[in-house]
Amino acid sequence: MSVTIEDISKKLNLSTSTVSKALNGYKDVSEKTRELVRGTAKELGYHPSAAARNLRRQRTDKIGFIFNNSVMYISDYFAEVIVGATTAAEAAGHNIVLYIGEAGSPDSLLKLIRAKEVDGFVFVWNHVPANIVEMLLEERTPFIVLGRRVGHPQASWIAPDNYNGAYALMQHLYDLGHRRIGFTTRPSMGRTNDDRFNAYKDFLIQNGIQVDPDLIVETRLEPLSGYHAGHQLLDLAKPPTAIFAFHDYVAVDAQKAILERGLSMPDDIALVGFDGLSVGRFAAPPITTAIQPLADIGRESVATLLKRIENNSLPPIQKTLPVTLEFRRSTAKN
Amino acid sequence: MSVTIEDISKKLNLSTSTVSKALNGYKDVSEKTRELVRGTAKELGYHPSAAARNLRRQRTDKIGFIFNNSVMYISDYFAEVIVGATTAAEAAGHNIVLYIGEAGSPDSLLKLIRAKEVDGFVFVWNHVPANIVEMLLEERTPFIVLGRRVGHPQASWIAPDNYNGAYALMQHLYDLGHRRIGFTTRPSMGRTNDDRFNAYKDFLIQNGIQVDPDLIVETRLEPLSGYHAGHQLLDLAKPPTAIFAFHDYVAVDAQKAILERGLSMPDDIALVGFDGLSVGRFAAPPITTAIQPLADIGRESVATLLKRIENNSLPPIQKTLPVTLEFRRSTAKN
DNA sequence: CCGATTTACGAAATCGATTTCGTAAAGTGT
DNA sequence: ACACTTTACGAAATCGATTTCGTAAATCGG
Repeated sequence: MSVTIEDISKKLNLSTSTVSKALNGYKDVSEKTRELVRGTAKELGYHPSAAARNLRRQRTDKIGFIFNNSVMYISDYFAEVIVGATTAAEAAGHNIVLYIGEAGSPDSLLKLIRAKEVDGFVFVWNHVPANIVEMLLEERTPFIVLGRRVGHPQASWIAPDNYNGAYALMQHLYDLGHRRIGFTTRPSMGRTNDDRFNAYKDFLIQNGIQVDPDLIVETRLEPLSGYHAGHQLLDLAKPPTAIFAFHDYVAVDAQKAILERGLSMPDDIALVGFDGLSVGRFAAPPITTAIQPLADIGRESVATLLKRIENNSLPPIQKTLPVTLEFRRSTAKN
Repeated sequence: MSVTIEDISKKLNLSTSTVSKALNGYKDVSEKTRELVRGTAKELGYHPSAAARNLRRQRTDKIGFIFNNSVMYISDYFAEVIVGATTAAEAAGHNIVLYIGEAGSPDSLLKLIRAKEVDGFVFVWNHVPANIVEMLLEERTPFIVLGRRVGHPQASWIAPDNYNGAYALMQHLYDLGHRRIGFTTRPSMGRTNDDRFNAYKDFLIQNGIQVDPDLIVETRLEPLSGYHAGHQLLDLAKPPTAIFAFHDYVAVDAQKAILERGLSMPDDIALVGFDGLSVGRFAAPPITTAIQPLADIGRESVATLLKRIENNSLPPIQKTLPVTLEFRRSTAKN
């Protein structure tokens, strides 16, 4: 029904080849006919069919974002990343296709790849298993992992500097005089947790403080997990004077436990989170954190992926983006 | 490079027609060959090319989500809606394509429509102008507006029940004894604000309370807007005993102003927000709100849109979803 | 003015699937 | 055994663009 390239060619007594070339700015079309074609194209309200060009060009000008369900739990994270990513993509004439549920298994992923619905993939997963990475490499699919480091040397990723961010937060607490610092960790999967946790341990050791297993409690990505962890730490015979929460949601939860016991921050106990999500900013008192440059990470992953789509034999890119500490009233007044 | 339908047909000495029919379960293929074809398809790792079927079928099995930039400001909102929507879409074999920046103008929207990159659109805009609605109807593009009522009788939309939600919140405040209630509004665009504001005014009038213009202050969708509004209300000669914030972000901001003055909630002043975003839940004290069923709204819009894609001459669907009041400590203890 | 190059265009193949239509072969009823 | 319906498959058109290759006409150089 809609107007095609043939309609234009018929109206002007030209071949479809010439019309196509005129529209795409090929040089073997005279200036006059180019203008003519473009004029009538506009006049007729012509817009190229995406499916047809996709089929012929073997490109879709779309990139796929594959999210983990558990990542979706952190809505701030998701939204900021997506805004950065979409901005970058649209600026380059690309659009973003979202995959959340189904795309987790190798099978369905393979289906996605082979269907060539998109030119490349951005993975926003807590952890990208080695077999998936192998498969992607074997299929020669352009892809990049966002927000996590990946072990495989051929995989590209862009991630925040979790280690140094966590180290700097520890330094901050240390400078404020804290020596007994609790840490809420996660069941060790992925490097995000490891990086932050290693920074915690390294800092302590490098400053002559012994790592006390009692001060390390495990949480999950569940609503009240940080709350229980907070109570667990405060129940200790020698409770910590500061708590380093694995991320801001956990911190906000832990804060509930702290306040519930009538303790005040930062006098009775200090608290830091990680990621820079809005919950921590709006908490009372606001919680010191290391802010991930989420929009930048989104933007950069898209930009990098686009380069790989242009040239698939580029060497892998593995990039760490610095985080920004924001000191708030959960650790120091004013 | 990848394996096509022709590879299968050659290997089995069948025509591509038969292969295609076998794969798509047509009845004019014998049971035996169907199994044979499907077997070798799996064996060869065949997956249909999206571009090719899109072109032929004139469908993409994708739906476009068009977001306003200002909607993106509310990340919780965005994330929850998208999760609900994507779940529903993927369950029906569809995927979601995101459009944020560029798609705002009629021109670029027309381009999107004509390109047929997607089978239909979900608009998540504060306000969908009449000329856009007219254009969409004229182009016979399946579409639905999410989260806002739309004036045009032919437009489909799914929105929360802002009016009754706001009315119920007013009732709640009234039952707690509040008679001077402040309201933070927005520059009147879109019906969301109007609905909540009208409920506010209607409730007051219906309960014999005069609407005091001093108690109504305007905010914008900007970081500290609610904070200023809060101070403005508290600066009044006769300040309100309760504040109804247009939405939770504004409420959290206003809470800053309240706490800054040493006032305590709910004793000195009560506060309610709207939408049920996580900031309000994590605030201290947590803020009473009307929770929008965001995931449901996302799900329902996709489900409705899919029906319209199936049958484009369905009558428009205009549906209001109830909101749920959640009473928290910003209005009453315990 | 003549051979060589450039310019401007068209014919046809192609991308990979779906779908219509036609037709042998097999099955059915009487 | 004969007309008739089913069954199972293939040929070919089609979706709408891009791109390669070929060629007539125009231009150029000396």
